[in-house]
Amino acid sequence: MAGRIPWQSDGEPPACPRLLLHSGATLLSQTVEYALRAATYLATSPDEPRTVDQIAEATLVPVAYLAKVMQALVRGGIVTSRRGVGGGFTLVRSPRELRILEIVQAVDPIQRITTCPLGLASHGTNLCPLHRRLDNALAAMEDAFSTTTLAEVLSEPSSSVPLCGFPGGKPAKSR
Amino acid sequence: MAGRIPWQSDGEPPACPRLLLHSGATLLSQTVEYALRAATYLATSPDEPRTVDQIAEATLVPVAYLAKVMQALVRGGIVTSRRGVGGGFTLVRSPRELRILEIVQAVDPIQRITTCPLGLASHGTNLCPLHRRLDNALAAMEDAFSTTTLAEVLSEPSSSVPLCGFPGGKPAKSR
DNA sequence: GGCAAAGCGGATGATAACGTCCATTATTGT
DNA sequence: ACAATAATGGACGTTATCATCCGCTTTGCC
Repeated sequence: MAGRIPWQSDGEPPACPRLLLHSGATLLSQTVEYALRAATYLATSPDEPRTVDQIAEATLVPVAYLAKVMQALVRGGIVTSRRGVGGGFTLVRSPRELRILEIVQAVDPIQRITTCPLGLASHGTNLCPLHRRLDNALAAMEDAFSTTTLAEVLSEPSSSVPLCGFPGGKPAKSR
Repeated sequence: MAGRIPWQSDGEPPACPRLLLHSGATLLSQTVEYALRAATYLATSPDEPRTVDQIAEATLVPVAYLAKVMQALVRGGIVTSRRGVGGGFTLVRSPRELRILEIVQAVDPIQRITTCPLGLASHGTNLCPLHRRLDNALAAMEDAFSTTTLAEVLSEPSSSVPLCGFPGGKPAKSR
């Protein structure tokens, strides 16, 4: 009964095997997308572990690659893994305490610009105005991610966002 | 006398031929970095055109690749180009009217998430909570870039940021 | 017209990101 | 002990990004 994620109805699996998030820009890496989907899915069943196959099926992420991403999450201390029958991945902390920034940092860390990227030692701790602006933008991104927990993502607190349900009422019919 | 950019002293050229902005994360693409440096440099001499070689030398960007980036800026309507002797690139609009977001969009557009990346038609115009958060972060980034003009980058209005000068006094000695 | 300066465009190569495959190891159940 | 399950790690293949090179065209100057 667990395993209901916001972007998925528990009816039939939708028919989009492969997908492409950003056609032109690279702002959010594919890997981050995958990690966030996986974590969101795991948050729906914090108690029992989920296998890579289960996660992949639910999140529409290529299985083999997801395995790599999950290992990154393990190394990052986001999830624990258990092998063998009944094994799988489980979130280490409760979704309420897990900020999505932590997931991002585990798989593809946002590197703030602390030093001049041109390598000029003379700049010391001071950034050029340009790179200060860029770093500000990174900070805004960090902030947007650090102020949101997985639990908040799961059940949208503000009721104005209809949780990706079906406004009309009908789930996506496959014909 | 134009050609002074915030991160460079007009003394000797610093000895960092190649550089690497982000070792782990891909948030800002290299191409965007290059484009912003070039635009910042061009803003120091809005009147007369600058050649690729001049820009490359000043911004420490690989010449051959910079040529490609400049072409993207031309196509994006950010700069104009003139061939032949005395030719080069010039900003189309004044630095005061040029938001750095426009430069970003010209070379590597930030694509907002307007539709469910999983391709579920059922979601319609509503985003899942997760992707709504991600899009919010993108919006924050966009906003950070759209509220800054090139002119503001060039001469930092707030005097607290010392414009990448040398605090101690000495430029980077090469030994 | 001829020559040099400079951008333009296509072809090619290097490196990292993305993705797959398979053997190995750990765990559970019989 | 044996077999089935599931994560782990390494090798490999594919694709996009970053980067270089070279021939072509346009422009200005003599």
